Amino acid sequence: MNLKRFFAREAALNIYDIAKEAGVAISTVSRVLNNKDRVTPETREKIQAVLDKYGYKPSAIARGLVSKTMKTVAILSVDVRVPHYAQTAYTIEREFSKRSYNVIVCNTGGRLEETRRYAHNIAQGQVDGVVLVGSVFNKLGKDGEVAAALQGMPVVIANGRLDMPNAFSILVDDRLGISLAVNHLIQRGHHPENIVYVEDLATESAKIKRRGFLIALADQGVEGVKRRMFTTAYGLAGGRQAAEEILLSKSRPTAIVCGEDLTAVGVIKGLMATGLRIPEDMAVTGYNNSEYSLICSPELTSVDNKGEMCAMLCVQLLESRINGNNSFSSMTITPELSARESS
Amino acid sequence: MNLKRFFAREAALNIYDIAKEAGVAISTVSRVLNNKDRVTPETREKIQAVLDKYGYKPSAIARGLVSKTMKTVAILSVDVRVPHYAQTAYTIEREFSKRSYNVIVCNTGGRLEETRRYAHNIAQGQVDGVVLVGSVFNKLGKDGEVAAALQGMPVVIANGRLDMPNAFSILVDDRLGISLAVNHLIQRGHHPENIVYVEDLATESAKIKRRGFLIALADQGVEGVKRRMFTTAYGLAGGRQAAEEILLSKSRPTAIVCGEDLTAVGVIKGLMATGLRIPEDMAVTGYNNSEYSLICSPELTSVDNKGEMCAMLCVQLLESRINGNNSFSSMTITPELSARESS
DNA sequence: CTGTTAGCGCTTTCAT
DNA sequence: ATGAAAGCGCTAACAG
Repeated sequence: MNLKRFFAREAALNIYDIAKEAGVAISTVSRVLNNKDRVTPETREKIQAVLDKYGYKPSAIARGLVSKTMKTVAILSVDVRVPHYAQTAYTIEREFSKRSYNVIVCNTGGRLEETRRYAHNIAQGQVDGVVLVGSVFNKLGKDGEVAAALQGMPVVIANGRLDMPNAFSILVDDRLGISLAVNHLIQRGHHPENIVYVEDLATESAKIKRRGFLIALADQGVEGVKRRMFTTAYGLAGGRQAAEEILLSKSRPTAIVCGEDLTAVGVIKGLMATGLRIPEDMAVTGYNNSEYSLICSPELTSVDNKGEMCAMLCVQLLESRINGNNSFSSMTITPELSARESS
Repeated sequence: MNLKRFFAREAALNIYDIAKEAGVAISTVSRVLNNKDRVTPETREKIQAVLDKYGYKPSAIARGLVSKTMKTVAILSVDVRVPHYAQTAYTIEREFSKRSYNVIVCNTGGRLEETRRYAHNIAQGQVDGVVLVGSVFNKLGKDGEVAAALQGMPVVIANGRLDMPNAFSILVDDRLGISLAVNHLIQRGHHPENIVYVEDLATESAKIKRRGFLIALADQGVEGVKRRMFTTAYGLAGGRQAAEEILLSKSRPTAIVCGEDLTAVGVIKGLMATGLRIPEDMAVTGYNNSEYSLICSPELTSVDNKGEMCAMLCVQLLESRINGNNSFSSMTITPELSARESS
């Protein structure tokens, strides 16, 4: 055994090596390492000297085997290249880091297979909890395999619901969010009949926004609204295409409400390419209040769904559940409107 | 001991539980778990049945203690909210995920204290390797504490150099990148004397870009170039301010080369706010070829520093080093120019 | 082919 | 206050 170590090339030294060199038992070393129990100042110093001499770092894995936790959480996200998710992942990471947790990030692409793979991986017990970022996980989380893997550890889902005893939600009232945009446009003088909606994603949240649009208009006594719904692909190209379609439709609207900022920017670009002026000839609103809304020209009016606050609450909620504190539970965030040049 | 388990509330079951229920030894269970050695089809099935029955997942921590690896790598990044870093983190995560590694993400903010904290944390051995994303780590990696913590495990630095035997680089030729922008402008008819540079960040890479600008102009026989260098803060506001300063300077230039896309967008916005037309009255170029360059109006000409390729190479390099394969080593990427409306 | 046993590096009783 | 020893859950020799 000692021979084994002797011949091993530069094997990281362990608590036994430290104990031997300091002439004490490993339990004593462990004590000074963790500041537990009482240790004579002299012995402590003697051990600390050896610790410093070698820059010894206890193995987190061995500790984990005893404590049954690696102080790690995972973020199951769709794609951190999307600014809204990047922002969320950033906040979650920073907050958990402050609480001395490591954060594993997973980009599932919203695909079931990938979600399963990540979930299985996570289930092996290196992870103390998971936060699901994105309403896609509403559906993905209901998959049997995914649910089974996630079972037993605290799960928090940002903007979604999961029917598991260990899952909690931070919800955003997207229905209200869209109505904020609609009412803002009406206030700006747009007739409810002249407002259309552009839907891109197919997530649960997107459905809620769509419904929110219908309800907001219905509240204004507008009917046959479905004719005023356009569906396109997420992104600049999708937005451009939606703009084309809208301009070709029978009764040209005066305002366009979009479900996502990036698509809204595409709509604006498509509109401007035909010589239209924003907002004089056509008003456009986005959703998420992302950096995009400040970068495009004219700057985009957008619904602020408070991504950072959502992330902070997810962290608080998950952390309290990890620590067996059940006082903090699911809650809902109320969006606000950030009016800018495009409306 | 069994009593302990008996009284424990829903303790996750372990390999012993499976072995007992299947009526075999733990080593046999381990064998079917890892598809190692030969196991009689019958015993295998018998064990598999129990495995399935409980949805048993072996503890990654216990495995890690034996194998001395948690199959995890860390990304030390500045801030994943910055699209260029988000893109890099995304690619690294996806590629390592394919190779069945978990990826821990750290947002150091470019601060020394945070970098040290993350480095120490990582040094505990849960991590098989690290990739440093951003040229800030050129300086941060030279810090004694950071270097000591990272010592012993393979490190790859994207766009930087580190003087450690275990560190390897994927470099981007930023000097060339900037000269691409300068030469493009000259080709577009701008006199070298009328081109200025806007520097924002204070990283190693920023210095190289600055120098690249000086060299590119010197190649054209231009002197006293330092008068044509402007320094501002990174971001939209910084860009706007730089635009103001430039317009107030004695000899108004006809083209502005920026060290970062986002700042370039701010410059464009500042310019347009005074009624200037881009590119007719002033040409602007950015750097990174990020999504920003497509979102702003007019679309931004930008130097493509091939972030995705860089990330892919980082992964290949790090993975090969982790596996003790030393055939693959440091290398340099050549940027290209993506000409768009702003120039 | 399968079982027994010795670690992996640490924390935590339990003695002393 | 310190030491001895028993695990944590798993893999890998080594027997049989």
